Formats: sequence, C-alpha cells, structure tokens
Amino acid sequence: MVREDENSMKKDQRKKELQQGHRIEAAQTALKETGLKATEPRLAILIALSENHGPFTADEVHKLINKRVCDQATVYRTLTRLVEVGLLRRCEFGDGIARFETAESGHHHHHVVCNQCKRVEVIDDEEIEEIDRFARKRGFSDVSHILEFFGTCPQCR
Amino acid sequence: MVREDENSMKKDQRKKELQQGHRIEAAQTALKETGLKATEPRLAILIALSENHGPFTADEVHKLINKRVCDQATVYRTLTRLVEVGLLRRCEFGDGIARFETAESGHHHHHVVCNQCKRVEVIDDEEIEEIDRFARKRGFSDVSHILEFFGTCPQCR
DNA sequence: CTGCGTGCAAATCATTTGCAGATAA
DNA sequence: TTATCTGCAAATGATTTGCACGCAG
Repeated sequence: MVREDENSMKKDQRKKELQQGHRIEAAQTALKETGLKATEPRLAILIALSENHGPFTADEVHKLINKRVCDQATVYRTLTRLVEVGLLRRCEFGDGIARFETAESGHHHHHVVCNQCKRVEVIDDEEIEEIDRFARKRGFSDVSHILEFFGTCPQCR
Repeated sequence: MVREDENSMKKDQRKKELQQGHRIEAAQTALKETGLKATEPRLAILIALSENHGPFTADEVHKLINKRVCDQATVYRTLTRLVEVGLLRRCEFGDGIARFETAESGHHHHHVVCNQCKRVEVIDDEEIEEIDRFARKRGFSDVSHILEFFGTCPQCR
C-alpha cells in the first residue's frame, strides 16, 4: 500500500509537470479531435516529439519520455495509432528501423542523414513535393512518396 | 549413397539448365569482375533477378530460384554481397522489408507501388536525380537518396 | 459502467552469425 | 591447396500480440 501510494503520487506528479507546459492543451485537443482517449502515454509522446527535433526510433521515444511512463509495447501501439490518425509521421532511413516525428502543421518534409556522424538535417522545400508528378504522369492518383537523402555533412568532410 | 548420387545428379542437372541460358556468361563475367567466386547460388540469383521484373524480398528471391539451390541464410549473404559490389540494388518501400533488383546498366531509378494491388511500376527519369541538389545546397557531398512513390494505379481507381 | 488502453510476457518476422564442412580458383 | 562460401541451427533486434486488468469518457 505504501508502494501503491508512492506510485500514484509519482504519477500525479508527472501529470502535473506535464500540465505545466503549454503543449499539453494542444496535445489534448489534437487527441480529442481524432477520437482517441487522452492517456498519459499518448500525451507524453506527443509532447516529447513536439519539443524535440529529428525523427526518433521507438526506443528513442521510449527513453525520451520517461521509461516509467509506459511499456515499450505501448510506445509501439501509440506510435502506430498516432501515425494512423495523422498526428505523427513515419520515416524510413533504409536501415530497417522505423523513425517518427510530429506531423505538425501537416507539411511534409525530408531529411539528409550524414553517413559519418549520423546527424539529421531537415530539408523543407515546397519544390520537392512536385516530384509526385512523375507518378501522376503514369496515371497514378493519391500519390505520396518517401524520400530521404544521405551524404557527408560539411563538418565531416 | 544412393541419396548422395541423386543429389549430385540433380545439382548437375540444375547447373546444366542454367548454362543453357545466355545470361549465364554475363553473370559469370560480372562476378569475375568483382572478384567474387561464381557459385551456384550467386549465378542463380543474378539470373533470376535479370529475368524477372520488380524488386523482390529476400524470401521472394529464395522462392524465385529453386529453394533447393541454397539456404535462405545464403540468400541474405548473397544479396548483401551483390549489393556491395554493385550488381544489385536495394530498395526500401517503407514496410521494413528490404527488396532487391538488378542494378543493370548502373542507372538509378525508382518505383510507384499501387496501394491497392501492390503492383510495382518503374519510374525512370533523368530529371528526378536532380533532387540531390537539395542536399548539396546544404553543403552535403557524396549525396544519394532513397525515393519511392505510392498511389492508386489506373486499374484500381 | 464499458469499451478503449495498457502491462507483461511470449510470439513473430526479418535478418544475422558461429562454426564446421564444401568448393571455386 | 586455401581462401571463400555455404548449410544448419541458434542468436538477434525490431515489432506484434494475447490476455487480464485499469482507466478515460
């Protein structure tokens, strides 16, 4: 029981800390709009990803939020759900590990990954989205694409 | 022993069939150029991929060549080697499963995958390769990219 | 209250690896 | 011969799932 009380206290504490931020309402609103329940893991993940740059693996997300917030199975389930409802976006860097980032403002962008230091930089250029026309030319509709760049960054050269 | 003889007979049979094709010499030559030994699994995989369209998963490649030709561990090792030496190319469709196709003629291309029927079409346009400039603009060198399109094909619409 | 969410542990899936025997050059 | 290769089986690593309980609405 002492243990029980300690736990629930810590949990309340965490929730309170969460609520100090401003992003909490945004996250709650966003979840409400999708019809998903606003649970602690979901809020924590949404907030963590809105405060941190670059796409993260499921494991990185789990560390980013406090690991005690939830199980890693929940991290996977949550990431999948949030991608489904469009709050997150999934990126593929070709190494077989899925990475996630916020889909905020709904605008698509890409990354350059340094082959040496693995640093990730955002590439955000309206012009790039035009490439979808290459697929439309073939008669495809509802076209989307995955695009990531790799190279050697200026510092590593 | 009877079993032994049967096996080696079948193996010779397979080799012979292989040699009837014209692609065999090309495959042998290609392997020789890279310094890799011209083994049966490697020849079979090179030939299978040169005769069949579209990128295939390791498992599909294994079925494509006769499964008895080699173990699936060898399929993986072979695919990896052949990509390393540039005879094959690896594609990522964002589902966490690697796919392979021949790198013949050495020119880079992309795919459109139909979200409904999963049919894959090749998109080969010089112009597309220019997108690397978006990464170069950021000071990156040795730039490469992964790019795949998804959509609904004319037949499925 | 009730169904959606979650923890936990076990199950899957793709891919990799260690090692001893087989084979191309 | 001898450095590569391969088969087999076990190990990994990422992700998923079954099930009973927990909690948001």
